[in-house]
Amino acid sequence: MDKLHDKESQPSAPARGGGAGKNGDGAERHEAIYRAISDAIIEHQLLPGARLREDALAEVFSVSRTGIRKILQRLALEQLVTLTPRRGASVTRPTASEARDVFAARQLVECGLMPDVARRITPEDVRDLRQMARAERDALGRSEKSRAIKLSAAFHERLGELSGNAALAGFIRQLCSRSSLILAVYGNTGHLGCESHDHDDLVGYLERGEGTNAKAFMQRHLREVEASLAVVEEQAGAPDLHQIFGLGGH
Amino acid sequence: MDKLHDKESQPSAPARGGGAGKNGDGAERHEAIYRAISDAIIEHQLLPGARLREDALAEVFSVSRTGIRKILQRLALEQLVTLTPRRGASVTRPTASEARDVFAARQLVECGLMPDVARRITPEDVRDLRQMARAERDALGRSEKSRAIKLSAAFHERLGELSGNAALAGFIRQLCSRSSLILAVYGNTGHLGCESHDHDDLVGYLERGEGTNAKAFMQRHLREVEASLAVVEEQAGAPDLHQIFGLGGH
DNA sequence: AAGTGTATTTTTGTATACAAAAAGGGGCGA
DNA sequence: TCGCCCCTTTTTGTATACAAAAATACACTT
Repeated sequence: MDKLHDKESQPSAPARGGGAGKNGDGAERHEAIYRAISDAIIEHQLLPGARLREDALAEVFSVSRTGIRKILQRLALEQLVTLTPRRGASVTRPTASEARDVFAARQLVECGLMPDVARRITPEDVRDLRQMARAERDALGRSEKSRAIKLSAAFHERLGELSGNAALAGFIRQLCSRSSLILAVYGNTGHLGCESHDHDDLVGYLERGEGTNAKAFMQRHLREVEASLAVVEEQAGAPDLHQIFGLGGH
Repeated sequence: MDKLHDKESQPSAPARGGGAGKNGDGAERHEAIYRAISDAIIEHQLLPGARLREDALAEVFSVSRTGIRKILQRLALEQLVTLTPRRGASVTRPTASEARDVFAARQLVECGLMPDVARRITPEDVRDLRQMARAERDALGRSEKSRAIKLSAAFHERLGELSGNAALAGFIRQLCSRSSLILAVYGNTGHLGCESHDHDDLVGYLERGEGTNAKAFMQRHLREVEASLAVVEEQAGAPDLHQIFGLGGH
């Protein structure tokens, strides 16, 4: 999937004067903008419900609305943003049933993949995973919640890639992104995403090729993460009336 | 070409609220166009490799290229069409490894869902499924291959919906669409998609709430479908050199 | 006659302009 | 003073215009 590295060594640095005009040809630029917005959402810099006005984004990234719309549409298909017909784009606020579905899907897919991962994993993969788990633990130790959440998602996504199945890896990637959103809405401040040494322990099982154990562990792990959420049907916590009566009356 | 004839058939009643398009407002119109193209691909009216030029589609559907591009982008994200940077859109030609991945994913997800479906299914659902299975068998009997393929995909998609998990249902929908493409490339003319009475038998298991049996049956069913394919790494049939040396580096 | 380089034509990529709809604000009337 | 309606402003939806790149055709050279 990393075809974007083909032209990384672009010899001619476009010496475009104006500070606004950035370099990089269109496709890569769009990809970068997509990732910037996506990351901001996953890291909870943009919270669910936040409005994403096309003009504002176009100005921030110095492109026209056309490109922004394309990116917004892609994010909408990945369920990270919600596109309301004449109302524009906003960061998706997952419903309780969506949260249930996402975690049920992760239970099925991520657990089902553990045996494959245990069979295919290489020592380098183990090293990478260990490093990711450590970075995540460090972030948690420093109470960098956003960073920890992102790293946790990245860990699970990496596991998906290690399955060797691109279709499933893509699906897992999407599920992990949505999980970040779910955490933003239903997350308990006291109980962060994937806590403790779960990820380290999981790598241990995988390293020893114990697929069945890894699967069971992942099952428990995901169950714990979901149980730590305060998933209530109605958001009684901080219901801003604008959302309910202004926009939500659809 | 005469571009001025875009709206020749437009009754043009700008009386009030000026309907944006002909019938149905913009969003529904786009949805209809999306479905038309999507169906054409799934039914093998548009074969893998077929070019989808924006201008041509825009003229056919009497909309501007803007809307077509949006639809094409969505189809690309669903992997039904491939968007090559300065080359435009074409119906995706699945590779052998993609075919493997898609069927492995279906094995995991569709089979894993059978217990849930068996638990949740209602008599009306059973009736619907039976009817779909019958329509498919009829189409097969009349050698309407395209129609049978589409109905088979619809059957599996319906099963996904019956799981009650929207996230998984969407994923299955995508996998089934891609399976149609795979069938178009690697399908054996003699051995059509889901043959015999498999679907009927499956409904029987589900109706009786035998989730485990349904799961095992689905496993065998998907294995048979995949086994009926002639998945070879290289397409020996019509290897156009443009594909191999021009684009096909991957 | 074959191959290569160039010009034309087609086709995509991007920005901008224009129109419709919704949100917000202010004025008018009761 | 409060409530309702209209007008302005903001924001999205769509089409079109223009530019860049690729495909194609053609001519010229060897």
